[in-house]
Amino acid sequence: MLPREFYDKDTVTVARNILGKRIIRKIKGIEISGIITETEAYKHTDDPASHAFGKQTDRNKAMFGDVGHAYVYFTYGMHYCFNVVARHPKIKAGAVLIRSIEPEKGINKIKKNRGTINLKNLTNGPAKLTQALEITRKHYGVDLTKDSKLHITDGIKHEKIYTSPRVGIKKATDKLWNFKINIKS
DNA sequence: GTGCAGATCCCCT
DNA sequence: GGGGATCTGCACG
Repeated sequence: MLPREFYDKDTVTVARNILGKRIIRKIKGIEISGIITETEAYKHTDDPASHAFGKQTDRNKAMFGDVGHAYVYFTYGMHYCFNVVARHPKIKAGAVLIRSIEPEKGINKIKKNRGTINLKNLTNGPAKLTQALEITRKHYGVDLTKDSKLHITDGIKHEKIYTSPRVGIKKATDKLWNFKINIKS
């Protein structure tokens, strides 16, 4: 399990550090796991693209809560996205969006959840991986540092981190807060 | 292979 | 009442 202190750093730093870590999801005795391969940082008053740019609301309150917990939101009428609350202690809000994972265990279950057998299309997008891992609003605020049905542990080593603008936003597109790795498979 | 419209609902203004 | 940190299928070439 990654300790609470792992998430107690600048949001961009955590977004980079969490690459290569492992998400573990347990559903009725079936274990699904995957390596985090793409993330984005969403901050606070210095980030107009962040849900926490304005004041705290019912929707974004998890981003103001304890680090190491999940922030799950619903968007476009049909999709959930999964974030991990992470920020420097002096900052009031922030989270890391998990955009993509590389499946390890439970691939059959993932295929069933996704309704496809195309390996490249299983978990390579923020809404795809929540569908694959059955992450929904019920997981809003869950503690990811505790062994449970959804948590994050240490993962694998990786090499170069690729940096890009964030995807799908219209504000603050000058910030290079999207991070990716390639893993050998 | 690329591009765009439609799906569909919750939360903020 | 409107827009959104998206995905998919279908049309076109």
